Amino acid sequence: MMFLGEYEYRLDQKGRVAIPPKSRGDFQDGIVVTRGYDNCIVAYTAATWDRLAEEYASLPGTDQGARRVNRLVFSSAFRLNLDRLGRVGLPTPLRDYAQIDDEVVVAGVGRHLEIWSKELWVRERELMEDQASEIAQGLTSGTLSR
Amino acid sequence: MMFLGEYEYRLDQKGRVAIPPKSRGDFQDGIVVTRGYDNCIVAYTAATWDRLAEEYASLPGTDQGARRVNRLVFSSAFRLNLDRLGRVGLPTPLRDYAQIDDEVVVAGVGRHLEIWSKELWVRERELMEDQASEIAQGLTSGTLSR
DNA sequence: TAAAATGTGGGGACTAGTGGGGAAAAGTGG
DNA sequence: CCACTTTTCCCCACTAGTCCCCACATTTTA
Repeated sequence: MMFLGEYEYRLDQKGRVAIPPKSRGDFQDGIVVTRGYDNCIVAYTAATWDRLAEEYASLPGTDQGARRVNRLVFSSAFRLNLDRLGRVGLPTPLRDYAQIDDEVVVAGVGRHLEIWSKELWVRERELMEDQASEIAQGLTSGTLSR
Repeated sequence: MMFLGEYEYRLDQKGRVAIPPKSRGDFQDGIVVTRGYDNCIVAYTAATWDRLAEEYASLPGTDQGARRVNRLVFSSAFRLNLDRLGRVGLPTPLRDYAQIDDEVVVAGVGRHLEIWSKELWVRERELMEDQASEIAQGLTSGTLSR
C-alpha cells in the first residue's frame, strides 16, 4: 500500500470529499482523518493508525508535555467510513483547520493521504519546489544520495 | 475501545452534558468522572476506573504523600450512569473545578474522555500546538518515528 | 462508439441535541 | 420523629442535523 498522485475534487454541500478510486480499497476497514502539519488533513488506513496510536498511548501520562501531545493527537482524529460511493464526510473541526470550503486536493504521500484546500496546496507546492531544488543540490553533491 | 475526536455540546439547565454517541456503549456499565489535570474533567469507563483504583489503593497507607493522593483521587471521583439519552449530570464540585457553565467540549484522548469548558479548551489547544511542534523535532530525530 | 465507472447533487429516514415535566429521594427545620 | 422544601433523577416531546440511499451527467476505458 503506497499512496501516490494528486487529485482534484470538490467539497459537496454536505461537506463530503471523494477519495481517489485506486485508494478506496485500502480504507475498507475504516479511515482515520486527523490534523496534519501545515494546515492539511491527514488520512490513515485503520491499520496504520492503530500502529501510530499504540506509540502515542505509551507516552507517560504524568508529564504535562506528553499529556498535551496526547490530547492533540487523539482529539484531532476521527475514525470514519467511506460511503458506498467512496466519499468521506470531513468533521467540522478539521475542515476549519484546513480552511477547506470548496476546491480540494487529495495527495498521496506514501503511507498516508493528505487533503488540502486548493489555495493552500498551490502555495505549498511553490514552497515544495523551492525546497526541492535545494535538496537537489544536496543530491548531486552526494550529501543525501543513495 | 479508543476514544477519539472533539465534540461540542451545551450544558443544559440541569447541568447535564451529552456523551458522543459512538462512545456511549463503552459506558453501559457506568461512567466515572473525576478531576483531571489542567482544569478538565476526566471520564473513565467502569472497567478502566476499576483498574486505576486498584493501583491507587495498593499504595502504602503509611506514606503521607500516598494518603493525600488517595484522598484527592477518590474524593474527586463520582460513579454515575448515563441516562437513556446518553447524558451525564456533572457533579457541582467538578463543574466548578473545570469552570463549566455553558459551552462544553468533549474530547477523546485514547483511554479516556476529557470534558472541558470551551474557553479553556481553546486556550489549551494553542498550548498543545506549541508542544506538538517541539515533539515534531523529536519525531524527525527518530524517537517516535516509523 | 458503446459501455462502464466516476463526480456531483439531492431526497428521505433516522439519529441525535436540547428543553421541560413529574415523581422519587434527600436535606432541613420544626 | 414528622412535615415541608428542595434537589435529583427518569421519562417524554420537539427540532435540527446527520447519514444512507439513489439518480443524473460527465468522464474515462475498452
